[in-house]
This record gives sequence, C-alpha cells and structure tokens, in this order.
Amino acid sequence: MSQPAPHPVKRDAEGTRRRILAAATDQFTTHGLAGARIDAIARAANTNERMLYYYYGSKEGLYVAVLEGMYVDDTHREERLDLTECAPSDAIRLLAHTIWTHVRENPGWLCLINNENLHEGRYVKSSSKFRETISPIVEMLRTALARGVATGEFRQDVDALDFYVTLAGMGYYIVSSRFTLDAFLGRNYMEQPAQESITAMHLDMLLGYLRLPSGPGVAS
Amino acid sequence: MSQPAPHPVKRDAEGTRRRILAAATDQFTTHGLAGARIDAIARAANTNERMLYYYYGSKEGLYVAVLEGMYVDDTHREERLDLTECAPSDAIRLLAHTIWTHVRENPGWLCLINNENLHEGRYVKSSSKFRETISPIVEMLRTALARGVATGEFRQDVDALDFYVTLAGMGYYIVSSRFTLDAFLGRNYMEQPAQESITAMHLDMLLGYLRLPSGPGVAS
Amino acid sequence: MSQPAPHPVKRDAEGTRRRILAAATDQFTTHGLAGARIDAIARAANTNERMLYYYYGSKEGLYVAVLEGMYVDDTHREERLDLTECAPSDAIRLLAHTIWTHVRENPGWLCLINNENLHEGRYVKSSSKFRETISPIVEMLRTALARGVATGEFRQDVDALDFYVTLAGMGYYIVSSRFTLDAFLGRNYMEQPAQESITAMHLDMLLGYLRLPSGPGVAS
Amino acid sequence: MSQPAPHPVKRDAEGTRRRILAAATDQFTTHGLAGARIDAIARAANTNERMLYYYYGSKEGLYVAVLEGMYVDDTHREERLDLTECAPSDAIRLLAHTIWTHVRENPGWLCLINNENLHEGRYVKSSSKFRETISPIVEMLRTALARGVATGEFRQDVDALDFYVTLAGMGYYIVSSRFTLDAFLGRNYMEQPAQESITAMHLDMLLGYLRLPSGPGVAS
DNA sequence: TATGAATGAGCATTCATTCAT
DNA sequence: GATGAATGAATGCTCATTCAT
Repeated sequence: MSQPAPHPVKRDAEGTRRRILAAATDQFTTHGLAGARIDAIARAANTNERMLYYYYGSKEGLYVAVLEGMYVDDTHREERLDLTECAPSDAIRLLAHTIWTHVRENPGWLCLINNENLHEGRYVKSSSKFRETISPIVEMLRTALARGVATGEFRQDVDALDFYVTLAGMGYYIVSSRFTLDAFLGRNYMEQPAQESITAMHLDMLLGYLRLPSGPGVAS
Repeated sequence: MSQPAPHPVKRDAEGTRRRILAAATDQFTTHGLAGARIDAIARAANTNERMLYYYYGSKEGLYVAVLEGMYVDDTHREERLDLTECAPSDAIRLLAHTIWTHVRENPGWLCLINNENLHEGRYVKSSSKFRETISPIVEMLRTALARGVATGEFRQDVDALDFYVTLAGMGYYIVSSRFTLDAFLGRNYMEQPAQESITAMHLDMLLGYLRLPSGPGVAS
Repeated sequence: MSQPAPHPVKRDAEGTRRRILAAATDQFTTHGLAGARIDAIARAANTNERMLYYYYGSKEGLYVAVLEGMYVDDTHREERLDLTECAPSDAIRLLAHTIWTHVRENPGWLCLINNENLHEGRYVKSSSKFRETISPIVEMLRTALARGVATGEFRQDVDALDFYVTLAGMGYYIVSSRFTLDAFLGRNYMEQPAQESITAMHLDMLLGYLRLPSGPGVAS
Repeated sequence: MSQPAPHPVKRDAEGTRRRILAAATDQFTTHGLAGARIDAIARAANTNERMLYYYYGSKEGLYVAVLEGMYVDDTHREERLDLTECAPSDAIRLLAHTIWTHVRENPGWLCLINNENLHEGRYVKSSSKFRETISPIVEMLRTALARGVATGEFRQDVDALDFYVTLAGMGYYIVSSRFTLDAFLGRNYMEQPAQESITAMHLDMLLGYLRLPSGPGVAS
C-alpha cells in the first residue's frame, strides 16, 4: 500500500505543465492576451507563478504554447474526418457540420484567432509549428468537390480554398459575434431555432452554388 | 480688448473632447480594451491624462464613447444608402458592396466588435444608445427582398435577418481573420485578386440562393 | 496666517525631486547600482516608488542623475579653488589637500566611480553632461606647474595629466580600499596617525619629483 | 565487468567544484556580488544550480571561496618573487613591475577588492583564511629598503607599509578607474604610451623619494 | 554525486486614477 | 477648462534557495 502524497499534486512535471497550459488556455480565451493575468493562471493551475516561467519562459511563450495546442488539436480532429464514404453533397454537409459544430462548441478558439488578428498574426508567425502542415481539410474538400464534378453534380470552376473560407466564415461569424448580433439585431444564434434556421440557409447557399452552371453566370 | 490667452491653442473644450475620442478610437482598435493605455491616448490626443477623466470619467467610459461613436457613424452611413432606385438583384449587389467595402476599409471597427464579444457584449449592453434604433439596413434589405418576390425574381421564404447576417459575415470573416488566413492557408484576402475572386463567389451564392425555388429544396 | 498643510511634504515638486535624488545618492553609494533597492530609495525619500519613475524614468535614469549630480558638485567645488595666490609648491600642497580631504570625507563618491568602472563606464558615456567640460582642475595644475618652472623651482617635463592622476590616485586608494587594507595589512588609513604619515610621504614624493632635474633621471 | 556510467563525463566531484569556482570568479568580477546571478554561474560551470549549494552552501559562501582563491593565488605568486638577487633600487623596480603588471593583467581582481570595500570588508573579515598570514611581500620590501639604507642609497625613515601602499595604489588607480579616467580626462591608461609614461613618473617618484635626505625635508 | 521540480519573497516597473491648484 | 503632482495596487518577471528522487 503506497503512502498518500503529503501534498496532492507534487513533483508531477508533465501534470504541472498540462495544468498550466489548460489554465492558460482558459484565461487567454476569456480575457485575451493583454487581459489575461499570470497570477490567475497560476492559481487556476494549482501551482505558483514561477513554474509558469520555468516551463514556458514568458507570458507570450505560454500564449504561443496555447496557440500551438489549439492548432494541434484542430489538426488531429480534422484528420479523423472521413469524407470518402458518402456522396459528394453529403460530404459537403458533413464537412460543414463538423466545422460549425466545433466552432459552436469552442467559442474560445475564436477569441484566440481574433486576438491573433488583433496582433496581426505576430505570434502565429513567430512559431515554426504553424508553417509545417498545410491544412489537410482543404485537400479533403478539394477531393469531395472533384468527386462531385466527376458525377456531374457540381460545377467545375469552384476554388476549393475560397469555398472553404466561405464555409468556415459562415460558422465563425455567428459564433464570434454572437453577443453583438444579439444586442444589435435581437437574435441569439447560440439558441437552437435561430441557429438551425441560418444553418439551413448556409447549406442551401453552399450546395446551391455548387450546383449552379459554371462561369460568372447568374450573379452578373 | 481681449486679453491674450496664456496658452495659444488651448481652452478648446470641444476640440480636446474630439481629439481624445479620435486618439482613443485609434488605440482601442489597435490594442483592444485591455491593451490600450491611458497615457498613450492622452499623448496622442495632445492633452494630459487628467482631461480624459474630466470628459469621459474612466477608461471604460471612454471605451463606450468610442463604441457609440462607431455606431453613430455606421447608422449615418447606412441611412445614406438608397436601394430603391435599382432592380432587386442590383439592390442586393449594392448592399453587399457597401457593407463589404466599409468593412475592408475599416478593419479597426472589427476589432472593437471582437472586443465587445470577448466581453460578452457587456459595454454594448451598458449603453442605452445601442438599444434606440433597430438597424435600418435590415429594413432596406427586407424591402428589396419583397420587391424581388413581387417581381418573381426571388424566392418567398427568405429570412431577411439571417440573410443580412450571412452577407455581413462573408465580408467580416475575410477581413477580421485576414492575418491568420494568410498564415494558415497562404492567401491574403486584402489583396485585389483573392478578394475579387471570393467576392464573386459570395455574390453568386447570395443571389443564387435568392433565385432558388422556395422550401427546404436543394439542400436536403 | 497660512493654514498648515494637512500632510508634511505634499505637492512640492522640486522638494520631492531633491529628496529622491538625495536618497538615491545614499543608496547607490552604499549598495551600488545592482544592490540598491527602489523601494528603499522611495521610503528614504518619504515618497512612493511611482514618483521615482515620474521624475527619473527608471532606476538607471536615477543612477545617471546621481552621477551627474556628483559631477556638478565636483565641478563647482573645484571652480572655487584658487591656486594663484600662493607659491608653486604651496599650490601643489593646497591642491592635494583639497582633493584628498574631499575624497576622505566623501567615500561614497568613490563607490560610484568604482561602480561606473565595474560597468566599463557605460553610464558616464551615456550622458552628455560628462562630455561638456574638461576638468578645470587640470588646467589649474598646469598653470601652477608652469609657474614653478618659471621660478626654476620645478622640472620642465612634467605631464600635468599624469601628475594629476598620480596625486588623485594616492588619495583614492587609501580611502577606496580602506577596509581591505585594514584587513590585509592591519593599518586603518581613516585614522589620524596613519593618514597623516602616508600623506606626508605622498607630498614628499610629489614635490620631490617636481624638484628633480628633468629627464628620465634617477629612475633609470 | 564495470557497468557503463549512465552519464559519460559526470561524477567528477573535484572537476565540478573547480568549474563552479572558475565560473563564479568570472561572474563576481564582472558583475559584483549583487549583480552576479546564480543561474548564470551554474550554466557557465556546465552544472546545475543545486550543485552550487551542495559545494558552497550559499551565494555568499561561494563569493567568499572566490575571494579566498584570489588570496591564495596572490600569496603563491608573491612568494615566488625574489628581490635578493638585485641591487636595492632594482629590487624596488622589480617589485613595482611585478605588482603593476599583475594588476593590469587581472583587472577583475580589483573589482573583487572594490566590492569588498563596498561591503566594508565584511566577507574578508568573515573568513579565517585572510588573517593567517601577513602579506610576505611587505617583508620583502622591508628587507630591500634596509639593504638600500645599508648601502647609503636610501633614506632611513621610510615606513615600509606606507611605501608599499603607495606603490600598490599607483598601479591600482589607473587600472581600477581606467574607464572613468578615459571618460573624464580623455586618457586611456590601458594603452601602451599612456601607461609607460605614467609608470616612469611613478618610478621616478618612488625612487626619488627613497634617495631624498631623511626627515620631513623638502615637503615642508 | 547529481538533478529536475518546486517555491515564496522580492524585483523593477506600469496601471488607472485622484488630488490640489 | 486645464494641468502637474501624487498614489496604491497590480503586473510580469527574477531571485536565491530547498525539496524529492
């Protein structure tokens, strides 16, 4: 029978590291880089401020680690997505559903992204991790679009990157701006009905666009 | 005979007020609420920190004033927009162009909105100004959509608010996230070609959607 | 009858400035730049730490101000010295006595100089004040030496700067190293007898040297 | 069969001790006691901070060890000096040359001495090592002076200790204050010409003084 | 002997804000 | 209306040191 530790969480390097990162993720997503407080992170991580510097060097170093953690999580999650099993239009629906659900369930992620853009992408650029892989999800989308073109379902001239950005932006905006949209327009997109209604519109738009005949077509 | 002022261009109450507000707008949009510094605002406004408290009471009071100023500007600008002169689909194009251009030319505006959402809309809710008017632009859109329905051009079941949010989000996302999109996907939507290409896609989607037959239709 | 101030030393800008400088001089001379503590200076100056930054910008800024103050004091004191009234050899004696007495009575001055040399003269070089005037005392010495040459009392080939440095160094060393000399050699040069004895030796050396026939002479 | 060491060149107690001392000597001489950093010493010694405490107990303990090491080195070096082989005046010249060269080539030594005096000799006094031997060099000087008196070359009333302090101070000052002298007077005594010139003056003074007739003599 | 993990007190500095004129 | 002086509570960070293995 092992003796109980005199203190609950001592000398657990990896655990301390992880708890700091988790606490930092929480603080940075809720207060931003400038608004987050070192002592609040340390307290939430059940450690002291010094350990934060021991493991991450500086507030900005910790922020970058949080950013990298998010990116790694995203990449892992995206890699688990399999669009090859379903029909092209269902692949688009599945892709959209996956992205939008994730965004909706992790609004803090958007705060980090917004913070990064507030700082003109400085920290994203400062880390080599972000340059390593080009998002695999765009490749999946490209494949799904090609399959739709092959079956004659989709138009031929769709730019996969623009399409992805548009799709992502649809999910992004209603979550990122949920409070101001509610305040200015009186509609809360985090609630079921509003969210389902606009999501249906978005899917209609995306799939309707893919089924349009190629070329500048109707928009002109 | 008037006595010469002890200080040359001083004692200009309204000017000082305005210069503080302009400087604050600049600082809050580039650094956020937490990141902006009182003394930097005072220095940029060519006055001293004390005046800032004299006129706006607190940092947060000044921040709300900046927010209100933005809102007033937006409302004025939107009221000058006239969609009645052109065909329904052109009205949609004009509306989109107006909104998207404004967003692209005022990215700082987005930072304020993002900051507001970071704070869960606290300051927007704290000011009575924002509750006074429901955005007139949604009404304009509603009218344009009705005209399109009347001519048989547009489907009947379009929710104007959702449509507006979707349209706005399209312009918002590529500007608000311009740095991370560039870093992660390698495309800079502030440059002409990328921007024109995705804008064409967005217009295709919006107008294509409006021309679809009513009902759950194609998306199912 | 003026009302007594509710607090002893309030709103006295120049006084606060001066008290901070005095306290800083004391702390820097007794603890060095690295060893001095901001809060100790503020407490000794009967103000708060913030004022220190208000007036001097940083710890280093305050340190430079202390250095400059010392330099200004020295220059003023040296300017009051008049060597023209007495015979050449008495002028040397007066000069030596003035310098040595000042050093003995202001050992803290030496700590500042030592600290500066520890930092390779970084702060002295960073301030423009020190470059403005070449020490007037060397000029006085040069004149006294010339007068001695004219009367035939002194040799002709004496380098005034080297002579000044030698004279200054004599006083400097026994004060600057007073504690280690006491510990290692068992003689305390801050006490009267030891000090008078070595001072007499120094004067003998200096004047003896001046009276030597010119040239490499006896030393070779 | 001996098991391979888990760490290749580790478990070298004496080596670690020595590397720590060397690194500490470097750091204390360049930054002073207050300015030196434990972690910088550990890093430079290629070990970790804990070992420093293991061997030397505390920062101050390590500082005292550095001081003692210097003292031991000095004593060894001085003991190797032999003044008996040459004429009295040459003995003085040799002694001066030895001391001055050593000081010039080890300016860090002076920083330690200055630091000790800044602390009023606290650490020198705290260690028993420094009390053990009275500097043998003063004895050598005393002998050389006596030999000069015997030959009629030197005056009779020279205090050996004062003479030694004066000689040492001449070399000390131009090295210890080299940066401020350069900044204030524009002469760099670490460069050959300036150094040779003042050294000749110093020798002239010292030997000239020894050859003066005894008594208060010329200085009065 | 050696070392990574942990710590609390202290560090210089900055913050938004108020006082007194 | 305008301003320089003043302040206390943080803030991010570093320090020398000790713990546990």
